[in-house]
Amino acid sequence: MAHEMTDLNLRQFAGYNLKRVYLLVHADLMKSLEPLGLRTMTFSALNVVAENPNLTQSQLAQTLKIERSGVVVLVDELENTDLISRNRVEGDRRSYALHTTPEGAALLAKANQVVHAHEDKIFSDLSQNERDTLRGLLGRIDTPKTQT
Amino acid sequence: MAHEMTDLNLRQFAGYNLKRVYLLVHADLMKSLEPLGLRTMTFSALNVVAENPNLTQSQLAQTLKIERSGVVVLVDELENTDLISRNRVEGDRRSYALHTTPEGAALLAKANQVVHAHEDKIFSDLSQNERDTLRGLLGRIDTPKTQT
DNA sequence: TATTGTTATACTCTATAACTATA
DNA sequence: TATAGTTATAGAGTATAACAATA
Repeated sequence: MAHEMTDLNLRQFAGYNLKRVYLLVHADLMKSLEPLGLRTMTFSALNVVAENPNLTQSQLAQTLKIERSGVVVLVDELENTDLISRNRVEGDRRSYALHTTPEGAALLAKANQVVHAHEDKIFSDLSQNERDTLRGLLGRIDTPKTQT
Repeated sequence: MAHEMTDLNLRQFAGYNLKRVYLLVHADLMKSLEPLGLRTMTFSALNVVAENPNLTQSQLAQTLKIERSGVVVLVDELENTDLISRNRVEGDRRSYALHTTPEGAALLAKANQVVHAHEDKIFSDLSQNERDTLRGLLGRIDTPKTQT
């Protein structure tokens, strides 16, 4: 076997490290959620619906920063597994009010625990303090600018 | 317009912030590299080839953590634009020794500047110190375990 | 038998655009 | 005219598996 090759020049870029870690985290998160029948995006969607009862699909799209067409698939999946439901809105028959079912809320509680355990594992090389720092720094970069 | 919806529960997870920031960074990086005729992965590949002259495609795959079949496409693209070249290796006619052309080295120098400017912009809400902290924390999570 | 590079294929994720029904 | 949801489609990006040449 030849020498180990290096990526030192790329390592100076935060973005390169960011991508490597993201892929690592995403792969492990996927495996962690799989036993619950969730994917990373259905987990996120379920989370946002639980936090914002009766939001519409368009609002969910905006919050998750994805297109409305993508939300349809997520909501379909969550509705087919009885985790959330689409409810008609009085006054506007175009949109749905989404909310979690009792099963959805119960599964979400479990999923949140699973994801916490996943992060404990994947970030185990960092102290709790460092993890908070990381989360804080990342949160400041992706600041949702308030729309007018 | 209705109230702003929240993703506060997801925000407690480092992974969620990580993904949001990664998508943000990646989209801007792509736009930044486009005028140079590079994609994020060809930029990375060019970088690693320049840093490790005469490495093989398999070694490049290992360094970038992608499959060998994916490297073929990247190297094809870089070779077709005369940025790197595949050279036969004496002693093993299965593999190629990759190295940058003068044009490749020149373009890489320009690209590195572009990417620095891109990061200055995208991470402008962080101080230089905080950016270093971020990069350091990320680097510690994705630690390439030394293979036996 | 194992490895390098290659090809063909498929899969996931997501965006775009066109459509419908409502407003 | 504009908006919510939907559908169909296409494009990245990447992985898997099978193959030829070479070791």
